[in-house]
Amino acid sequence: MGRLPCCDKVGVKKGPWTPEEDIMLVSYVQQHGAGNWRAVPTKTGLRRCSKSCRLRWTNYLRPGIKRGNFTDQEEKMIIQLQALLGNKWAAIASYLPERTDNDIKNYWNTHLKKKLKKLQVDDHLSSVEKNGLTHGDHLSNSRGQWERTLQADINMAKKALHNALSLESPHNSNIKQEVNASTYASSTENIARLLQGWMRSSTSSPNNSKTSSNNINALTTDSSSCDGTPSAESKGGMGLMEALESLFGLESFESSTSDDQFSQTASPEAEATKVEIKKEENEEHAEVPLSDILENWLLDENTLNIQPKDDLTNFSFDETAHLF
DNA sequence: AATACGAGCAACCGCTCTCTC
DNA sequence: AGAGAGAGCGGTTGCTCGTAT
Repeated sequence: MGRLPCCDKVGVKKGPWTPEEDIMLVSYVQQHGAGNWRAVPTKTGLRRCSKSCRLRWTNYLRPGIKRGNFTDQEEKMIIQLQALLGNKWAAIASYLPERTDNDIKNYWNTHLKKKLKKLQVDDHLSSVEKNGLTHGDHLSNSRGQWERTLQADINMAKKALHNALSLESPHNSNIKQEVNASTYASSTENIARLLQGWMRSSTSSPNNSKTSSNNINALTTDSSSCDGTPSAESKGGMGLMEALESLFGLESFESSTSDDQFSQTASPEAEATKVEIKKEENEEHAEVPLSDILENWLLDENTLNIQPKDDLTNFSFDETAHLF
């Protein structure tokens, strides 16, 4: 028996999301909360698959998402966690709450894979050069023996950790829950950022009129949108930012565009919810779970080891990667 | 200036897991 | 116990943009 598709394929829109769709989705989640995604397309009028809505929310619109370049520290954490957990992007993302699994996955595939490959090639070449020495042979032999012992220990530890982490999933979901329970206000910041990007792209590349520029123009200028529906401007006579402000009840959009402020924009209710969840979390985890220990270890190691000029070339991945 | 090519990233697809009845 | 629905996850695709030729 085959499964029913998650959405009716006929009439379902695909491709990039427009700001209007983002706004519709965010306002829906603001009112009803994240969840019951199947109901989202019908209740919002979005002609999108429920999965698409969930993905859009979790990857781009949800509060607390950090975009842009990855820091050295984040990079190292990803490398270490990938070595430890494999391609468990969601698990890795739970240790980097500001990053989405999709982001991490993309970053790994596009940047880190190449970097590590290059490093491994470099390391191989340098070891070939060294191997001519008898003393080197001796050293590498003893080192190899030591590494084999270490590898056995690490494999055992890794297995135990892996099991523990899979058992600890409620803790991971708590992290996500905490983010979800916080105010949705910063979703508007995400949208604002997206919109700013759209505006930039629509002004810088006039040819890019297939989707984004048309839609953003519909919202930001007096011209009517290409699909014939009246623009926000023509409807209500207010600009995009004003429309968003009025929609989300923000006093000032400009004042809340930094990345670390989403607690600042939190409503008292949302803050209360957050506190409540934290309280529950504390009660629930009176005994420190293994994943916390791992988390602390990762963070400690990173904060301790990272020097201002520290980068991947100093990171001893080659020393550890083969152990896993 | 036009074209080809590659990198980066957003989004989709299909499978698996979990929960409910 | 098992079927169905919803949600989550990882792999892959395809579009856009920048750069090289």
